[in-house]
Amino acid sequence: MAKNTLKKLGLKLTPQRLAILNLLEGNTKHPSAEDIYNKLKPQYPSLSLATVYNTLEVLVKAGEVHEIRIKAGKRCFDPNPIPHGHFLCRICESVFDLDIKPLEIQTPCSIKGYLLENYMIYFYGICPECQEGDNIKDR
Amino acid sequence: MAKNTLKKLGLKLTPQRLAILNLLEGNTKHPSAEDIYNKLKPQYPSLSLATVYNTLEVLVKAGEVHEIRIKAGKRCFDPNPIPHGHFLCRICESVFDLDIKPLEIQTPCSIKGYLLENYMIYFYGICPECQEGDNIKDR
DNA sequence: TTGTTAGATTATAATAATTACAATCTTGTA
DNA sequence: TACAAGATTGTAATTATTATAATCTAACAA
Repeated sequence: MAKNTLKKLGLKLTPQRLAILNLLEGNTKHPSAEDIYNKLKPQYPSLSLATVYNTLEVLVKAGEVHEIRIKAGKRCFDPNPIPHGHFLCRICESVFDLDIKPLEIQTPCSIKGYLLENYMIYFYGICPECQEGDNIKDR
Repeated sequence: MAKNTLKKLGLKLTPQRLAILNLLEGNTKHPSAEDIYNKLKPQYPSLSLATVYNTLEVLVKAGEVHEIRIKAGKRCFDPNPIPHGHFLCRICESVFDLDIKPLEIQTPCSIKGYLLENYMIYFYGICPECQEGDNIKDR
């Protein structure tokens, strides 16, 4: 629940933050900052893109939301706390969750000496829907 | 050899492209487009940043060079054709190669239905050097 | 309730990375 | 050597993001 998340982090409870958190909660679409801004702007006309960025920054720093760098020039955000991989379809440009378990990648031999704090696995290709009917032309 | 790479790809053999390819060959520093530009500019004063970007684009599309998206707003490039992982040190901001074998991640159960063309594994933390002497203050 | 204040929001400017463009130049080939 | 396709260049435009400073508001105490 968005309210509890903000309280837990010692942040002020503002309508903008609640709206952003509510939009993210359970969201598997991996929106960008601008996606979030555009979705919320109609309901919160005073909302600023800066606020979206600010809010995302604190949420990411607190580990409540993960930053996904699967696309070239644009970050997107994922509220799912369970470790998992991501798949970018090169046709529809959507990002999908893949439930890669951490154990499948645990402690690779060559990581000795490095203090591992986090990791990300990104997959690239074509999603099931875009494989139908040779949508590849849509590239 | 840079010359052969260009011929293989049907690209014209220009001094700029040769210089870029030679700089990349065996390079494990993961330079950005600007790094490459700055390195070559003294020797090739006419070199344009646009040419660096253009050349990198064709090399990446041809699969000769890999694009690494481990840092937030900046891409970097890796000529190593052998599949491997990357580690970003949050102190010194360097990117290191880690020889994660493909088999360690091969065909995860949940990838069924997705046409997998490529994948990337990014690790985050502190590199061996930066762990010495509590450099963590330098964050 | 009201007043206070730290912190949040806002609009806008600034920055950084990358891409687009059009003019000029060069490589590869006839 | 001449030509044409393709490459390079400088610059402008674009895109994503961060910085700034003025204004506003949530939280708390009186």
